[in-house]
Amino acid sequence: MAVIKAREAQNPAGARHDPVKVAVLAKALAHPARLGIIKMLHQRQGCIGCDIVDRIGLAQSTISEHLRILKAAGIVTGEIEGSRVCYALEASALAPLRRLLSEITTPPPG
Amino acid sequence: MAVIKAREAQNPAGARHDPVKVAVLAKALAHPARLGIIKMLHQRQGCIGCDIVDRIGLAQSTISEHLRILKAAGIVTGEIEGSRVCYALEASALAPLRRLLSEITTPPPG
DNA sequence: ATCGTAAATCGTCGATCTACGATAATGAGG
DNA sequence: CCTCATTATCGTAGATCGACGATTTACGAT
Repeated sequence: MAVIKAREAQNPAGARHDPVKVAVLAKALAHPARLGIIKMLHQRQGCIGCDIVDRIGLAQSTISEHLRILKAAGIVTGEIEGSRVCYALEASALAPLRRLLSEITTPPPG
Repeated sequence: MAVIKAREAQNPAGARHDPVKVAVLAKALAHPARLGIIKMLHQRQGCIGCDIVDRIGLAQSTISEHLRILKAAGIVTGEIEGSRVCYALEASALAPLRRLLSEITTPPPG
């Protein structure tokens, strides 16, 4: 909580977005398979197991790697449930990217 | 089948979002230098010359390559003006990506 | 015609990405 | 215990990326 406030304090008016953070988010979205995973997690909100492997149609190790990338970007969370993992979408993590898009689609600062 | 038809009615293109197209857009944003270019084009709306090279601080050939990627994604346009090129932001090209973000940040359908 | 500037393209290098199969690691169930 | 199912990790191969310098192309100015 205090961390968030501190970060916002760092970003009062002129500090803008962290380009690296936004780039990481964008890169996480920059693959059709990962977009498919994200959509799947959005539709079937809550938990998903290895159904992703069946649905996407890539090798299990490949899906695992894509999930790792999504988790590293904070877009997806994985909660262990016995011998399986429940993945969920963390849409709020995309806020910086969404903020950038809003900014560049509104008229310049004037 | 009826479900699919209803879905297509919402989105004449067939697939709701073309994952490949969205991935291309995201990939174009997935680099700090390109984000810097985009922001620069947003601020100084209208035309920009080789100032980008000076501002971003990378080699001219590198900037040219980044601009090529942005143009290929449709995010930036380049209009020849004598011996220089006037680059401009084409923010509307980002619509598919913005649509995806809106979709996955609203509650799932149903 | 020559020079200088702006931009694109080429060739190359190392780094990263993507995908796969094989191999662990972990837990459920017999 | 052993076996199966589910994930993660390792190793590898090919593709793509990112950066640079050098070169080429195009235009304006001298």
